[in-house]
Amino acid sequence: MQHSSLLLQLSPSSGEPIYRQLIEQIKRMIASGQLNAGDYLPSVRQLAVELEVNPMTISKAYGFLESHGDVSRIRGKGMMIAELAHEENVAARLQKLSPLAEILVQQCQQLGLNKQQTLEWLTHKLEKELK
Amino acid sequence: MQHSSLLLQLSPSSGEPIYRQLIEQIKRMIASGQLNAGDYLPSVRQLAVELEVNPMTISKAYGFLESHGDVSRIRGKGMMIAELAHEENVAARLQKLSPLAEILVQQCQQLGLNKQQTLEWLTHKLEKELK
DNA sequence: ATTGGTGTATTATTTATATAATACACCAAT
DNA sequence: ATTGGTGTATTATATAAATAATACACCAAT
Repeated sequence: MQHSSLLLQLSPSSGEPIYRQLIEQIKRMIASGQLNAGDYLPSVRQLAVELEVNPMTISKAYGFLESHGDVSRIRGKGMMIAELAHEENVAARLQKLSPLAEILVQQCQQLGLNKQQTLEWLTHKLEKELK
Repeated sequence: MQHSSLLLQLSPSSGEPIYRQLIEQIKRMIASGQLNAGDYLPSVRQLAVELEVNPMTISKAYGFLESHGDVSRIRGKGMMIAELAHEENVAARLQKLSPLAEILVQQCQQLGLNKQQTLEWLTHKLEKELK
C-alpha cells in the first residue's frame, strides 16, 4: 500500500472530465521525474476515496494510461510506471504548457490586457506558489 | 446585419462546453470595453455558421447572458449589450485570469518547473501574441 | 400586408461523463 | 488454501451537452 498523496488535485470548475485530468496530471509527473519507472500509482480504491470520486472513474484513467504505454498493470500489486516511461528535459516539459498558454493569450486579448500588465501579474502569482 | 468576426474562438480541446466558452468570452470583451453598451452581438444564425456550431447552442449562451443582465433582447434586431454593462479597470480584469493562473501553477508544479523557467518561457509566448 | 431578419420552443437522437452496486479474476502473503 | 489486496466487467441510472429538423412569435423595413 502506497501512502500516495501525490499532488493530484481535481479542478471541478475546469469543465475537463475527471478521468482526463488524472491522465494529464500523471503524465506531467512522469515527465518531471516525480514518478519514475518502477513506482506504483495509488490503488484505484485508495485514490477514489482520497479524491471522493467513483472507483471506475479512476480505473478508466488507469486503463488509458496502460493502453498508451505509460504504466504497466502488475496483477495483485497495482499500476506501475512503465520501464519505457522517461523523464523529459525542461524544454520538452515547457512545451506541454502550450495548450494552456494559447488559452491565456486568448483571454488576455479579450480582456484587453497588454503583455506588461499580464507578466507583472503572473510574476506575482507564480512567486507565491513556485520555488 | 453585423459583420462580426469578433475574436470569438472556440477551443474544442479544452473540454469546456461551447456555450460556456461563449458566455465567458463575451463577458471578457465587455469587461475590456471591446463590446460597449448598445453594441449588437452577431446573430444566432450568423455566429452558428461562422463557428460551425448548432444555432441552439449559440442561443443557449445568449439566453444565459440575457438572464444575467449582460445583454438585452431587442425584438427583430438581436442581442444588444445591456446599458448596465460596464468596462472594468485593469486590476479587475486581471482578477478574471485567476482560475487559469491556478491551473498554470498546478501544471508547473507537476512538471517540476521553477518560476524562472516558466516566466522566461511565458514572456516569449506573450510577446509574440500581445502588444 | 408582405418579406426577411431577429431569438426561441419543441422533440428526438446521440454522445460523453459520472455514479452506484455487485461480482469477478488475478496474485501476494501467510 | 485462505485472506486481502490488486484492477476490471457489468448493468443500470442520471445528467449534461450537442446536434438535427421544424415551427413559431416577434419586429423592422418596405
